[in-house]
Amino acid sequence: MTQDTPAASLGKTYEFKELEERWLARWHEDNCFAARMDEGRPAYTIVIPPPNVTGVLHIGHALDDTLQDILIRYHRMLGHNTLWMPGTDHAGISTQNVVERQLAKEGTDRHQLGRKAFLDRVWQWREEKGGTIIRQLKRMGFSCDWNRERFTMDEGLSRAVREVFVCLYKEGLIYKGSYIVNWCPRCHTALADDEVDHDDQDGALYHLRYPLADGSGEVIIATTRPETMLGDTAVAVHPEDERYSHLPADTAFLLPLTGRTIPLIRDTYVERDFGTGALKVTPAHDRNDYELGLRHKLDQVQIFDDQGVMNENAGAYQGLDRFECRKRIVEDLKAQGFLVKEESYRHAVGCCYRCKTVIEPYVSEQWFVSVRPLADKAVEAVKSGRIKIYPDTWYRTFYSWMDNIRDWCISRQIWWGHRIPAWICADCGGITVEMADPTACTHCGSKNITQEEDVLDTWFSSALWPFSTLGWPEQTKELAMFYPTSVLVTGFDILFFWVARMMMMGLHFMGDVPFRDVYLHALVRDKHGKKMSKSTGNVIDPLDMIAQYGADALRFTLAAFAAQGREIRLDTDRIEGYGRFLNKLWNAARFVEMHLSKEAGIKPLASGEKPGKLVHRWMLHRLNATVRETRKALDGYNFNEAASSCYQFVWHYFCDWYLEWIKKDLFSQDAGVAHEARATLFAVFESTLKLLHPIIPFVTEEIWSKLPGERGYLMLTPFPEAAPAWDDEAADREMTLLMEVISGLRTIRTTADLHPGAQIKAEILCPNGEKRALLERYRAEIMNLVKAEDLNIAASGTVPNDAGHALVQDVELVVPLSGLIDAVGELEKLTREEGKLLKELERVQGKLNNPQFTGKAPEAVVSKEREKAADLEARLAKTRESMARMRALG
RNA sequence: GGGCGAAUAGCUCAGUUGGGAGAGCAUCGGCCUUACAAGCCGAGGGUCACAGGUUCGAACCCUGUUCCGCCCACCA
Repeated sequence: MTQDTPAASLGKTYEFKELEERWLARWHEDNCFAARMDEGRPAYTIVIPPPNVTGVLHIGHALDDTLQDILIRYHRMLGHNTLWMPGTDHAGISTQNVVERQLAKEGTDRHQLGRKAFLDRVWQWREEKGGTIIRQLKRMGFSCDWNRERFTMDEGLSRAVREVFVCLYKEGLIYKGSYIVNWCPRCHTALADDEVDHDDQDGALYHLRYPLADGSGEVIIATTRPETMLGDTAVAVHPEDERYSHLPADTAFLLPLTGRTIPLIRDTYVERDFGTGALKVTPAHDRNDYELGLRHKLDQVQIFDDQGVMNENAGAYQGLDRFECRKRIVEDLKAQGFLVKEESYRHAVGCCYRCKTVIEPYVSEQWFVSVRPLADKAVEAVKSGRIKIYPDTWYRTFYSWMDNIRDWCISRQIWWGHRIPAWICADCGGITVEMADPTACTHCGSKNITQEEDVLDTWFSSALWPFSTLGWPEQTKELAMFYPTSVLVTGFDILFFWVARMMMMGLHFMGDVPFRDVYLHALVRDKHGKKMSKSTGNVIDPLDMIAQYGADALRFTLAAFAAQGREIRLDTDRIEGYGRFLNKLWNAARFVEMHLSKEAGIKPLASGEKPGKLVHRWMLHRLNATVRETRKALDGYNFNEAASSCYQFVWHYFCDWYLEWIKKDLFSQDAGVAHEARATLFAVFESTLKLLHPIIPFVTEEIWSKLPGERGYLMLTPFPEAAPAWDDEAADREMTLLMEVISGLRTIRTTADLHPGAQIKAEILCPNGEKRALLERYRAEIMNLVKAEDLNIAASGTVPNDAGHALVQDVELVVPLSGLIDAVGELEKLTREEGKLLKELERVQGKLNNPQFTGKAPEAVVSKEREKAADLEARLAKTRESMARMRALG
């Protein structure tokens, strides 16, 4: 694939919007993101955590998918058969809520519409809005194989859901039972334990009088939910609580307001230290009371309906909302003398994670998955290392959660979702579950069967995502090639909702892990560490950021922030800062392009070739180091290190030193010199673009396309490898000295307040012959880069009093500056310097005088300390000489 | 209550086998030096939360404390 338009040169300014949109279109037209399925290549697969089909892109997706795209682009360039599987989730409750809110605005509701019409409405909504998030993901440059986009409720995935449900049911791992569940009275549905948020709220603790039935006394009981007393079926105390040991086993209480009689039970579950040590037991509306009720065979008295409205068991309170009822109950208890006291009390209240309504524990018929056997397999897969978790701090959390896992409630009393494929017989009550829709009860043959109303928990279908999207239950070639997937990248917040369940389902149905690695990134917060929320007004909208700084700038920033195990405090200033980096890269590219275009047919230096000049050898050595660092970082999911390694290389090594240094060569009349500079520059810059491409695909692709020669797509070129021929430690050492000398001379200039354009005379005193020869060799470059019209290099010499002076390594830098020296200021600085040196020297000598140190520390460390001591002493001496000169001056 | 993480420059953060404290932004000074003022050249700035311990040597390992954040379980 080569370019179809002739290369025009790069524009003067970096116009990210235009070029990003242009490349997006090109990549899609040429199908660059399509999964490759060549023989003999390793596969690399990621399934996208499917966003809510009706959602919009938020910063969490931007981060999550940027990291995935970096990995996918990297492995595509490594030559793997990459597949990034995209898709969306039907997100049962939250999508249904959105549509229900719409209906409410229109003055109607789903019950008036009926199931069929309502579902049509949701599908219609999905048709209209379902493309939004996908378009936004594409705008970020995410290179999913978009032709394969799936939806958790499309035909194929629904078939996978049916298959899994039927199998698990037949294996006895799915059952229907009565249980106390978390009930959202607003969503009218059961919620799984992990769909309940616990928010601290201010409430009250009411102390109530429960009189003994025989009138011989009373027990005081504390509760935060007084209205539930209507459903009390016992009073519980600890069996060894001496305060209540006088009460006989058959003690009964008269339930206030109702006059019902309830028994006393004794159970070790009761905390003696809390409140009065006596507990009211409401088996139908409290999870622990439910267990207690089962143990003691208590009645379950349900006192409100599925909307939180008091029912017939609430007697006079029937028809009241649960909170209204609480008020009335408190008033009545008070009026009748049953309320002893009321104290304010802050405690955690369970709330629906979707709508924040206070949930109620509620006894109902629900469907469950017996997760224990499935969970054991998942734990085993992680323990054996078949699945690795990054960062590893999550292992412990994972195990403890899996150890305490309870059966998974998979039924939801909503309409939007996969309707449970179970048919109930009205005659015999039997349940029929088959792959094909049944027409008669399998137990009694009756035709009088109806399908279960409930739908499945959203996470049921997403648990199948790694294999359902590849065509399962068909044995497709995609399934054979791309399963197990390589890595699952997501926020730690859905480790249990989703990741753990994928493990269970994958292991059970595919007989293999769904992914080899799990990379859990932190959640994005604002720069102060607060959660982003609309109400706080601290939301950073990725779409705004793209508009302001471009997708590349946002991507680079997110990568730079993605250090493992830290929360990500995103600051828009940083996005702006990295936008400047892209501008820098752009301008460097213009410079490179300008010079490469001067030589027809220029080709980059081959990886086996070694240039003659020091600066080129040094640059290639640094490039090698950067290539190694970047690969290592990406291989270990250290995205921030990859980003900062490239940043440092481009800006500070490539631009600040290399380009400045080789300018003269690039303009040289000597064709050989100019050619070597161009060829090396070309090679280094090409590799740089490749290294950066996974992080910032747009701008690198644009620049790549404008370089000389046949240009295919950068995204399809091989990722750089370090070339052994280019390793050159000596060049690195030599260049370091030269750079330090140049910086030192520049510091003298600046300190003396010299105009940047002014030429100086300088002297370098260097006792070391080898170094002196080096400096001599690069005399012209030094003079050029420090703007010296005269440079004298000698083994030794005297330093005039009125000269600027600096010391780098064992090299003295001298710049005569008659009348320009601020002797007092310099002396102050030198005095500070002397103090630092003395302190450091004392520390180092202390070490060297310690036989423990010289005896135990590795030889390399000791000799390093010796060198350091010698160096410090020399610098101290030179500093004192300088001080003497300053004193002599003024 | 249990668990986890964090505390490093004014701000946001790096610092992965313990061996001379770093970046970006911000601040100060000087520059339109023909790739780049979205820039260049310099400068200043930190008792690495606190107290002990291990070690020849600690930002890093151990113990405790303080403060912050999160997760799990919840005390009715």
